[in-house]
Amino acid sequence: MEMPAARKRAGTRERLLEVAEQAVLAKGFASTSIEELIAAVGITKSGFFYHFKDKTDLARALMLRYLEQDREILDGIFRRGDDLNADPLHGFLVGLKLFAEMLAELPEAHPGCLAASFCYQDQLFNREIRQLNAEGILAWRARFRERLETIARLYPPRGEVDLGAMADMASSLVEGGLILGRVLSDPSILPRQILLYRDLVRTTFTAV
Amino acid sequence: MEMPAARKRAGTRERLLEVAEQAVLAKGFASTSIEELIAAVGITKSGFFYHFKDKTDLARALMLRYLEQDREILDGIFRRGDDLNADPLHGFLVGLKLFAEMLAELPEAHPGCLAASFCYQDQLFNREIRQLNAEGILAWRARFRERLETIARLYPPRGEVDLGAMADMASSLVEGGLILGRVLSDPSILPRQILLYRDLVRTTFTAV
DNA sequence: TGTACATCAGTGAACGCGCGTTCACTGATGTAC
DNA sequence: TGTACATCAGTGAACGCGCGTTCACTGATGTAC
Repeated sequence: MEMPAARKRAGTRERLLEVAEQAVLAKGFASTSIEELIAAVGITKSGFFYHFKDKTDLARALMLRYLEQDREILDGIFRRGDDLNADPLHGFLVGLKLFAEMLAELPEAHPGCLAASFCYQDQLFNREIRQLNAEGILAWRARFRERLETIARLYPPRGEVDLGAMADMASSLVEGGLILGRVLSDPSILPRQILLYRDLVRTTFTAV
Repeated sequence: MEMPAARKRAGTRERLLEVAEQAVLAKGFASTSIEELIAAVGITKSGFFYHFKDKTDLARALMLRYLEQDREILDGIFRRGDDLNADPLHGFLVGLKLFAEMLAELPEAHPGCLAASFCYQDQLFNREIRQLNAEGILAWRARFRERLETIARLYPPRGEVDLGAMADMASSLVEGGLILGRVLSDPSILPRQILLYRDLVRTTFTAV
């Protein structure tokens, strides 16, 4: 089962990032030592510094990777929701359902979010990294808000609704649900939070 | 403005905990050095080890202090809500309003939650501390759930409602709202999340 | 097709610094008789 | 009221270990001619 040298080499940087992300979510960035990463991946310390100029560079790469993956996965899910249903409200509701189902089937026992981990250690990072994190959150606010506004034009809600807060609520519930799920070791919490959000969206925009 | 020696001594342990909590919320537990705590408080390193047997002991004390303070503050708020209104639904709604108002007026620029910080570094801590954290979350689930069930008996909701998830949602939104507020440096996010939760509770239990 | 050079993906050894922890000791206050 | 002892809240010096970083070097692969 020896991997050919070329194949082995190819993904070293990516494997470092993967191992690092898991470690950071479990122990935090400061306690994630370069030593343990290279041990897991099977290179020497100098090999690490070939791929990353210093530890801050690793943090930046982790953040970028996280933003990209996150965006890709969620975009895929909500686009599928739209494809399955032309109506913006029902497309979004389908997307939320798919999202909850995906979360319920995650293989990881205690999934986490790098944005949350970094935000509770943000003094360790420079402005660039904190800025990337903020942009990631703002991007989701904008995407959800746009959906909600489109929906609100078709289904004007009774009374005033704070669509900005409602857009943020999706992110809030993901972050909060992840924390509760971790602390209580209960992976069912997050999907149920999403389904409750889905109910909120449905009843907000449809008369009963 | 010299403090008398007796007065100065009295609160050393408490001052260590206060400084430590702020540092932990900003940088994480591992990066919070004993050295910086004693510098802030004005004792020597050995003085620290008089108050705490080791760094783990500090973590335990922080967790206990956090649980106690949290419970005291929130219990006070929701009890005031009940006192202002005999009806359980409207008492809870008043309590949520008061809670949102308190959060909006917090002096701290970027408040955080120790439970969240610890959960994203939980491999640093032993079973006892993780257990304390879980018990804290479970206590809030139980308290909110009890309220919601009392309300549901008086105001039976249309359709099925996952009261467990709805109880957790309060904690989720606090945790999530804190994270968004920190990452975006916007202290208005969390109170608005709570007010949206309040709307959800109101419309869930009252016919429109 | 063979040779020269460049790039890629690392190795190996050494470094200094900060951190948590230990240990023997101490001055001020409290308590027993 | 005075003395003996105990406890409280620390001091000061030393320790070893792990960590991030640097530096000179290297073998395998790719490219130019």
